[in-house]
Amino acid sequence: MQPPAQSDLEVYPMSGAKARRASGRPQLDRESIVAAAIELAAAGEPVTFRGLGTALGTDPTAVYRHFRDKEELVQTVMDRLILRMHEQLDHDAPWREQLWHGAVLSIDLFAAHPHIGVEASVVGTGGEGELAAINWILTQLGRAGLDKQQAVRFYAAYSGYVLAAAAALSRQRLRDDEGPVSPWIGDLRAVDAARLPALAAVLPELVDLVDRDVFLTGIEVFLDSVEAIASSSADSGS
Amino acid sequence: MQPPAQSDLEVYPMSGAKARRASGRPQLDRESIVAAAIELAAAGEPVTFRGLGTALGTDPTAVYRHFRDKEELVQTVMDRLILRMHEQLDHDAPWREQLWHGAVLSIDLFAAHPHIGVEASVVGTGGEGELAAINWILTQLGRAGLDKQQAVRFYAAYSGYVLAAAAALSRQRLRDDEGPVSPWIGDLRAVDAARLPALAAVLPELVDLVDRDVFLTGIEVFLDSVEAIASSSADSGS
DNA sequence: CGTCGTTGTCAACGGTGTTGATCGCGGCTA
DNA sequence: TAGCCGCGATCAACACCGTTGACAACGACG
Repeated sequence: MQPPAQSDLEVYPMSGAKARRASGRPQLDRESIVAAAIELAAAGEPVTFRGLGTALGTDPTAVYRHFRDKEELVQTVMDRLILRMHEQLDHDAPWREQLWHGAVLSIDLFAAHPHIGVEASVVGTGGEGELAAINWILTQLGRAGLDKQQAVRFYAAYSGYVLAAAAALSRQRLRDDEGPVSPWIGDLRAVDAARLPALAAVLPELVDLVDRDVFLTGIEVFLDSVEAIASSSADSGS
Repeated sequence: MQPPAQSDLEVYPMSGAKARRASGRPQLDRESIVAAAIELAAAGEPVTFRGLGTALGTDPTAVYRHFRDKEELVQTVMDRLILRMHEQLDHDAPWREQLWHGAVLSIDLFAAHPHIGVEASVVGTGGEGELAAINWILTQLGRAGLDKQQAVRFYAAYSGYVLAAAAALSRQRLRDDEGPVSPWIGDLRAVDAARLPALAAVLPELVDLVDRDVFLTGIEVFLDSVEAIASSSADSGS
C-alpha cells in the first residue's frame, strides 16, 4: 500500500526539442493507470482515455497497451474500489453491523467517484475485490444463521440492491453538479390525490427520504428481513 | 394501436430535383417518436438520433423539436414501458401475487428492450407511469399489512431492486448478442477455497443462479420479508 | 551485434449527442 | 384577401468519445 516511486513521470532528459518521446522504457503500468483513473473519478471528472493521457503525461492510446477495453479498465477500477471497502471493514464486528457498514461504505465510496459509480449496477468486475466481497457477504449471512440456500438468495438481493443504490446515488451527484434539481422524485406537486391515493397518503414520508437515506432505509429493511428469516428457521430447526 | 396513415413519407410531389423538402407540415409528434424508439429497442438496436431519423423518415435532429435531450426521450420511453407493465397487472389479485407479477413483468419488459433497460436503475422517469407504479406498490404493501412508514421503506427496497435487476439483465442480453460469455460470475475457477471458504462452499448454488433466476429469487426474498415484518407487527399490534 | 518484442506515439476513422443558421409551410392578423 | 410570422424540418458542422493501425524508440536476448 505504500506509494511506490511513482513520481518519475516527466523527468527524462528529453534529447530533442520536441516533447514527443518521454518514452524511456517503463512509464505506465496497470497500477498507475488505475490510480490516475480513480483520481480523475474522485475529482468528479469523467474517466476518458484522453483525460487519462494528460493526467499520466502520455499519449491517450498508450493505455491500450495495458487494458484491452475501456470496459476492462472500468471493471478494474471498480474492483479496486470494492477492495477498499472490504479492507475498511471490521471483520470481528457482529454480522449485522458488518453488512450495514459495508453497504454504507460501498454506497459512499462509489458516490465519491461518480463517473465510475454510475456503472456499478451494470458491470460486475469478476476480480479479486468482488470475489472477496462475495465471500465476506456469504460469511456474514452464515453467521446470521442462514443456511447455504438462503445465504445465496440473500446475497443476490443484498449485492444487487447495494450496487443499484450506488449507481443511482452517483447519477444524482453528477446531475447536481451541473444544476440543482428537485429531490429524487420528479415533480410531486403533480400528484393527483384522487387518482393516486396511496401515493398521496405517504407523500410527506417520501419527501423525507432524500438522497442517500432512501437507500440506507432499504438496507435496514433487508437486514431486518435477514433476522426475521434466520430466527424463524432457527425456531423450526430446534 | 392501428397504424395511422404514416406511410406518406417521401410521397410529396417534390417541386425541385433535390429530395430536400419532404416537409409538408405535421410529420412528427412525441407519440410517434416514442413508438419508433420502442420499436428500435425491441429490435435490439441502439436508440440513437440518427437511427430514429431513418426509422421515422425525417432528419435526425427533427427529434429535438419534441424532446430537449436524449435523456428526456429515454425517460419518456421508460415511463411508457412502466405504464405497460402497470396495465398488464391484475389489480384484484392478492398483494403478493401482484408484486411478484409486477416484478417479473418489469424485468422481462426491460430486458426485451435492452438498450433502454440498461438505463433503468439510473434514471427515474418522474412521469405518469412511474407515479402510477409507486402508487400501486404502496397500495399492495398496505394491503399486506404494513403501516405507512414500513410501506415507504419497502417501496424503496422493492423498486430499487427491480430496476437494478432489469438493468443488469438488459446488460447481459446485450453482451450475449455480441459473443457468448461465461455465466454471471466472472471466472469462478479462480476461486481459492482456502482464502474464500464461504464462497467456495456455495459455489454450485451460485452457478445455478443464472440469468433471470438470480433476480427472481431476490424478489422472493423481499416478499418473504414483507410477510415476516407484516405478521410480526400484527402480533405486537393485537 | 542484429533481431525481436514491448510500449509509447501519431494520425485517423466512425459514431455519438448537440447546436446554429436556414427555409418552407400554414395559420393569424391587418 | 394579402402579408407577416412562427413553428417545425433541414442541413452542415462541432466537440467528444472509443478504437485502430502503422510507425518508432528502447531494452532484452541469442
